[in-house]
Amino acid sequence: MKKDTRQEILEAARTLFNQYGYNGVSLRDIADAVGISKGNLTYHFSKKEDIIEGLLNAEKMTLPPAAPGTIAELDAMFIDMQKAVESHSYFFLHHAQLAQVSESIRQKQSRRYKIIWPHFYKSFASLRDNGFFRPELFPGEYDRLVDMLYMTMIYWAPFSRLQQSAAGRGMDFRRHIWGALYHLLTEQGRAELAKILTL
Amino acid sequence: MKKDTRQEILEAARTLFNQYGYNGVSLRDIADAVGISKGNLTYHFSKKEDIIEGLLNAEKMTLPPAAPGTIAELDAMFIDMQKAVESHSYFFLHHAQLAQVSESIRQKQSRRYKIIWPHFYKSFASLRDNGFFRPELFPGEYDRLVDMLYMTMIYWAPFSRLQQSAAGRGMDFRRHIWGALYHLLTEQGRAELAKILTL
DNA sequence: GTCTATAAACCGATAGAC
DNA sequence: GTCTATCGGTTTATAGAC
Repeated sequence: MKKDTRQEILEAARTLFNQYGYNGVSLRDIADAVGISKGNLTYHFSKKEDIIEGLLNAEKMTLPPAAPGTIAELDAMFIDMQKAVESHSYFFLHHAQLAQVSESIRQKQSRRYKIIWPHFYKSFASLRDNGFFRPELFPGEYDRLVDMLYMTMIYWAPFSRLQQSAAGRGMDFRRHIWGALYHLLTEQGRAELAKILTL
Repeated sequence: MKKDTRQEILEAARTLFNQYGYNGVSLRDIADAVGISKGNLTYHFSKKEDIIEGLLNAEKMTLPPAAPGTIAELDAMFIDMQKAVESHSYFFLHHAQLAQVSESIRQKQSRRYKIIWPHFYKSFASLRDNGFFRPELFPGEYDRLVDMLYMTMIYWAPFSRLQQSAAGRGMDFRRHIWGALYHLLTEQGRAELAKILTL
């Protein structure tokens, strides 16, 4: 088994960034976590910025091949997204902080939005065509709701912390988002949702 | 005219934090912006953390005395909120980052949530009683929608930047939020909204 | 590839003169 | 109140031996 130091560095960095944010982690922290010297670290990544770039490049965006067309499929996508957000919270939790690190990172964030947004939108249209979602009440309603969904996805982690410390109990991402989208569901859609989730 | 150095420091710090975030601004940056020495700065604020605390304490939370009971009143509250987000973007743009600075700040954020949340909730109930909002589709629907509203409020700033750079155009906070709440409106509510805003 | 050593800069915070 | 000077620590990044 070959030790891939570069990979170990990326993994350790991801864990640390998840917890403390980009600015809160030093190169020494990362080197210590991997168990290598600081000099060795900069042999693999000459600049700190390169580490987070490498992290973002290594991460493959896992999107279902086709936009979800049933309630269960969309729900499965929510579950996947929640997992992705948890394991890559460095990216989501410190979204604004990260955007300032470099122009390249800011562009990656925008690109992600550009890719995921239409996927959600197509899913909404598909669910409507399949009779699970009601039509738009006005032109552009789906646009707002997809934005709302994306926003909930990326900021759920810090928000739920706020919620938890204030109200004493946290709300589950999945239940929250289905609750906020419930008005979109037709009778048929509600029946499907009831099979997999009780609000 | 008496120079209030303490006040000048707070203003300069607010401007810098707005732009670069708490971690991205050093005491030297602030001192230079005010035109005083670093030593003088720490005479007024012995720790960096004290500066942001002073900033948060100076800001008075402007809430209407009674929860909005009409569409126009709620809309006015949205406009106020949008202004607050713009002028205190240091707080909103780096909301998640700020929570990690100190326990005291995290508590302030939670307290704000605890105060504003019921205000929104009462407003929703009042608008329902007045015939502008439809009743809940299931118990707890208003809870989710108020959370969605609060989330939009605090994370609108970073999200709209993402949107802007990705889609080339920014969406107005007020139009976004009314679009996402449109399904709540009764016929009467829609007529009221049409008087002040076209979606 | 990995290490030690260190440069060069910056950080927050303090001491003390005026 | 405001300043200069500086401490002690940390940061990113580089140089060079092995």
